[in-house]
Amino acid sequence: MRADAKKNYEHILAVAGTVATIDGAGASLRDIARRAGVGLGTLYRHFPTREALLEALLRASFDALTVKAGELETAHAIDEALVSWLRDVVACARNYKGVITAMMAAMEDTNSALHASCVSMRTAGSRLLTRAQSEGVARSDMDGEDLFSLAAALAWLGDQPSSAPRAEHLFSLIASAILTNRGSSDPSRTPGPSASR
Amino acid sequence: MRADAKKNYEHILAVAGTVATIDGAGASLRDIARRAGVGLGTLYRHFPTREALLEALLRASFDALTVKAGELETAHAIDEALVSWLRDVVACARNYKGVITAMMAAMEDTNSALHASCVSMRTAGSRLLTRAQSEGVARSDMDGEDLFSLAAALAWLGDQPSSAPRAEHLFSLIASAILTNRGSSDPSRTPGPSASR
DNA sequence: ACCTGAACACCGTTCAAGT
DNA sequence: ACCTGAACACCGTTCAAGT
Repeated sequence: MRADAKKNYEHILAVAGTVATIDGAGASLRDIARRAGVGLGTLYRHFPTREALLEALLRASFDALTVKAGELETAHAIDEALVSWLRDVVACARNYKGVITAMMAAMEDTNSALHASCVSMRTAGSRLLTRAQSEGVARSDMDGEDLFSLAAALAWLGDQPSSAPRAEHLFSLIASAILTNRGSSDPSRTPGPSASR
Repeated sequence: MRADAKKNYEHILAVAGTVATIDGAGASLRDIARRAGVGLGTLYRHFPTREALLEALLRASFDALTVKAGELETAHAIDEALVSWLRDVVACARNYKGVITAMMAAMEDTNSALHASCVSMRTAGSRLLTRAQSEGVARSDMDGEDLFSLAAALAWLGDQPSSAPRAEHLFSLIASAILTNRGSSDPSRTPGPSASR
């Protein structure tokens, strides 16, 4: 890439981040080009689709989440690891309002620039879930797709004015649906159905 | 209202229902007017905002849900009543793709034509939840706003291609987060923490 | 009273023309 | 190689002019 082109690329990306932080993932591309001081064609040359632009904006966060999932796989308390990762996914998706909808659409669209990132995130989460299930701390009747869907739902709720203030509480509600250890603080974390007797 | 105006009103509403069923709640108003064979101004005269049009399309369903909540309040099995009502709310919101987002926005916007309908639906649900809580079958750390938010999240998941096929399962996951009776089939439905011993 | 459609200010996307 | 911006086909919304 030529030096001037690279400079344009970086500058458009920076401006796009600023604008999308305010206007969300559906921000006007014309507006971004205008504020970046480039022609519309230049923006399209570097980012042929809106998804490509979003992917560039979020790549670093996506990678961090995938890496973190890998690290957490060997965590001592796998239930806490799972919840912590879920929280980070939700927080990441909330960087740009409405981006979670694009991510969900990308899951089914192999041509989307967001497809690979989203699928690998989901896969990383699946492994965490599987480990939690094998230790009996996560409910067994769900899979990685369900986990990602629940994270997406929470991110969406965080985008809605009427539920955003309660986002934390809604997170804990859904987290408790995923985790098996219903009792408050149970020192003996043993798998299997609850009843002892 | 003059007879010809009323005829226009009804016809626009019918066409809008058809178009919104296909294109969702964000369907082009121009397209609706075109297909209805009226001028754009006529559509705006009868429905000054998109929300007004959606409200007219959904009013009957909204009313039915509020009425049903009232009936269910005296139901024998209040837990089943709550879940049944929740299912109907989700199904209603799924009539038009994306309408749940408009409904969530309307909750905070007293000027929205959807505001009253949505608030009264939420209030009706709150009463069902409160009864379920007083019988110890619903978790006590949530309120009507949480309930509506969870219903909205489920409706949204139903709109997303990647989660729509699993909508039923996701519903049961979240329903089980709301209900207290975790054990499979427990004939003695008594409140309080699970462990017997 | 009610209806029409042009007008305005926006979009996303493409592509011939420039450097 | 890369950039520009006009052109095209769409929006939502308003409002003067018609019946």
